[in-house]
Amino acid sequence: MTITQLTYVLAIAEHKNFTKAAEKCFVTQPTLSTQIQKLEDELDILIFDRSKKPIELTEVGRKIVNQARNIVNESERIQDIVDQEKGFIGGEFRIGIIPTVMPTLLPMFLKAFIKKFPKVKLKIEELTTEEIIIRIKDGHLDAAIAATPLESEIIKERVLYYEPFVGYIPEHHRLYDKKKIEVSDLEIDDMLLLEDGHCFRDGIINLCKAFKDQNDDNFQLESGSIETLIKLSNEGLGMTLLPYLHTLELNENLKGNLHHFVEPSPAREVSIIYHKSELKMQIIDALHNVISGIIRGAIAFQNVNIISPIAK
Amino acid sequence: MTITQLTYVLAIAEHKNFTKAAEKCFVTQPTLSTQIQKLEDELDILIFDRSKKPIELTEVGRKIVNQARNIVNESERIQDIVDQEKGFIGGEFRIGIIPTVMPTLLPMFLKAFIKKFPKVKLKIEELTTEEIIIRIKDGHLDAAIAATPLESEIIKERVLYYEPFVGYIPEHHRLYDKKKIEVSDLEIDDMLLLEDGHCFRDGIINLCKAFKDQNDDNFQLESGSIETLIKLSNEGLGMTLLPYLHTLELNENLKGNLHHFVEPSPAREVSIIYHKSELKMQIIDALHNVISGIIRGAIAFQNVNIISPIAK
DNA sequence: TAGTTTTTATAGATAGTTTCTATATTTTTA
DNA sequence: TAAAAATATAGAAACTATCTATAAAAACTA
Repeated sequence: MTITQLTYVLAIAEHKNFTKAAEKCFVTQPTLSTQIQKLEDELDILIFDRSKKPIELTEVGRKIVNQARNIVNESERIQDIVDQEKGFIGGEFRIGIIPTVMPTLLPMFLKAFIKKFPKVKLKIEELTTEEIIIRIKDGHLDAAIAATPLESEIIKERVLYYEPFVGYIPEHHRLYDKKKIEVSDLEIDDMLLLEDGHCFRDGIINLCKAFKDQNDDNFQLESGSIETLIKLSNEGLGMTLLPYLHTLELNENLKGNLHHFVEPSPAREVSIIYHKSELKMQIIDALHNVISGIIRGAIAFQNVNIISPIAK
Repeated sequence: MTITQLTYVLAIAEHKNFTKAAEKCFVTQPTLSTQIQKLEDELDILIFDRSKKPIELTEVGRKIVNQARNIVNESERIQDIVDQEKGFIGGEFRIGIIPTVMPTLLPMFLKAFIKKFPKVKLKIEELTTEEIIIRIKDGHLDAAIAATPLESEIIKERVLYYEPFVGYIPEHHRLYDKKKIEVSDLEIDDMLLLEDGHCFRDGIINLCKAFKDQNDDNFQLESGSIETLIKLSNEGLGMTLLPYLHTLELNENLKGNLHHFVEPSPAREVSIIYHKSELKMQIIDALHNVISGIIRGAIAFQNVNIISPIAK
């Protein structure tokens, strides 16, 4: 049994196809075929059920795959230990970012990061919190940026910044003339929200519910992007809440519609999150330092009131 | 990097000597030399400091050894998974037994077990409950026999038998003339106990406390073995409690000092305990069957009242 | 259902790796 | 300083992983 064989097992288990798995492993398909056979011979047990199409794992196969994932992950940590020792910051690093953070945060830190750490090959994906959690747990993501706290035992969090919510209130809205708004002013029924699956939506629902127990029936209107939300709001369809960093990019004429909360402003906690095994920790440290350094200049609120991103 | 190389690293780290490590690995010394060099080349870091005699680990080397131990252990579990699937009963099996169970239980089942399962190489160690828990958690023990319940999330328990406590009361003791004793008769201050760390001691303390809230100041006398306890008791230093199986081996003339409890007799629960991952479950099953089969003939109490083995 | 495509297995060649024996070099001990 | 012990190096032999080429099997497709 070799670590290489175990990575082959993992690749086949994932793709359920020898040919595709071979590609991912940068070897030919017969190599996989023979190596898997060798391993199955050595253990004297079938890992894959080749009678099923697409190929399936046998019952033992499933257990072996779980253990193999362990072993392969743990063995990758050896290189990690060495990298850490050498202070080497490089290699591929897969990071997920939630949709309401991606467009504002990414442009702020990406250039600075790749300049400071040119050897890191960042693979960035926009994903919902739910998808992020799955992918961190199964090792497909090295880290992610998401609203926290998530209360997961397997995932660790390191706060990057607190981002206040800002009211975006169109003309003729009942709150338009109020300079500073309060949480108690909010009515979930005249609030435009993102589609289901966005934690920013859940955060706002929590916020409204925290103040008064409103029914969570169907909401007026929902949208997939904050840009659309602003446009819908301009059409007079209701007010909305924006994350603070988004408000910095608004046209000057729209900025007039922004109404900050009286402090302590409700805010979301944005963190870099990662598997508790702390793989590639030196890159996570690097990201944390670059991002929180850049944000320190952009957000300067003293008093915030953190809203949970988890639907309740 | 291969698993083989990592096992070489572990062997050298353990023996601090290439030649001896080579023997343990059943290869020649040059094999180790070259393989270690290859690994060090690949990682581009020194694992061993060869300038020191005997050889020492470098700082990174220590970290790598820890991780290597992880990987090697985890990879050995693959074979365990396969064995479990096949119902194969064999291989090395490390079992811990608490001191107050070891001398009576082991002779009863060991011969029968090795006759029935000759391919299992049992490695038996006498350990306290505390040590057992540590070693089951870190994988150094496959199972153990201990007093339960332990209330650990990581450790599973399977009851083997309930073993009543029996009073051992020397002549001239205030209870000597009472045929059957009761829990309410017990006074912790005239009771001889085992040393700290023995759960049998904790069980008895719980028993006495359960009835009346006595102070847990220093006790009269303490001993490391039940044999000594009996001798101390014969000297008139107080009564003591014995686990039932111990009473079967007493000299005929000492058996007169035994006083059973009125039913339901206080008893301890003795279980086979193991990691929740249920590795080598087939051997655990085998042990459970052999032991509980043998005990069924030896203990035949109906009503017992189980005492917790955990110090409170 | 025959032909085509897709997928996995097998065979044989080749390059690469692990291990061995023999021996050199270095370090420690007497 | 000689002898012993420990580690490193060199070269050969055995073994292994991988490749290309191709066969076999299964799954589509017309």
